[in-house]
Amino acid sequence: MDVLFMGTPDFSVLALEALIKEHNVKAVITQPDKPKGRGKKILFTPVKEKAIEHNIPVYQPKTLKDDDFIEKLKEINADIFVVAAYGQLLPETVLKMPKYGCINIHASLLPEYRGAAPIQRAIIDGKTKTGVTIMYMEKKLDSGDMLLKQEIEITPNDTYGSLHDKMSVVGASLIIKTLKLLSEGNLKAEKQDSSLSTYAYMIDKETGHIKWDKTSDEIINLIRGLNPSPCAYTNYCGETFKIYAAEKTKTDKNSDFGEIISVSPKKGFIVKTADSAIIITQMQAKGGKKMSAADYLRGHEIKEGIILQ
RNA sequence: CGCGGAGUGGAGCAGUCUGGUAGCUCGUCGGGCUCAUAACCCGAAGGUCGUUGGUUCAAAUCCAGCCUCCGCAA
Repeated sequence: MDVLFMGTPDFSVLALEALIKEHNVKAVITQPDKPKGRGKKILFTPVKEKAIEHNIPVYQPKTLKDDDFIEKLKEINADIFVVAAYGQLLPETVLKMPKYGCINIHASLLPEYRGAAPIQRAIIDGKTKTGVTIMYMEKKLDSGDMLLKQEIEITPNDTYGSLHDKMSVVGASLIIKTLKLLSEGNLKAEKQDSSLSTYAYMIDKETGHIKWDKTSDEIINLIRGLNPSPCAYTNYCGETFKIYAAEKTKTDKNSDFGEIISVSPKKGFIVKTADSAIIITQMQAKGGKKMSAADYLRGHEIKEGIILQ
């Protein structure tokens, strides 16, 4: 099929690669380049990098509601638009344009976790199962009819990073399967039961701020769901500690929530939570690199009795 | 030109302001103690102090450039 691909971050790249291999990707749409990171350098989006590598034309409109650009889209004349984490809503004129419609790769089992951060939210909520859904796009966000689904198990060791990578692989294989079935006419769409829908709210800075009056499980899930980025964090004597990993442990002490109840130089430091305690095992302090808490403790002092905030 | 921090034995840090034979905690290796140990005691190895140049009798330390890494902000 003649495909137009729309996507932006790393999550989209494997799908794009698979499509390039199996189909004719006529053009790629991605978000405009913006000054990013330290030093405000202009960086290409991961999808743009991949497209350039394969000599595929790249378009980066500020908005899709521009008449000139819509003309451009018509000229490309693709059979289908495949969208994976593009980052903009598509106007109705665009949704109606291609013969086979606009289909989206979404990182959840819809109708659960519609929205911007389905991978992170599934882990933060302590789910043990999630998946990838391929569906038609409609005007309302992530509410279109579903074509294919594949479940993915969330293991206790999964983090946002590891799950993201698994999803990305599944998404790529699923989109290829979808296109094959669609072109053969062997796929029927299934409506979403909107009464069961949930929304995966965007992750902002405050989401990562650890609230120590939560349970050990809730806190560890938050840490997993935000690792490696943007990371859960807490405050030690005015300094921010990013927390990358922690394990459940037990305590008899009746300390305040967030109090450092003991420091074990070999493993890390133990912090009181609502129901018990957790031991911080991987962290990053201001200006430093990510390291094990044991490494950190070799060169820094952590005082027992301090309350993390 | 967005703001800022950092590069010192295998790991994490101190020392830099006030130049003068490189230190701490841990790890590693050897030995000892012990029923035993991740515990304790004794000893050892291991560093051109990111890089280039400058100042100086003398530079980890002062000055200039470069490389790399990281935090914030976007």
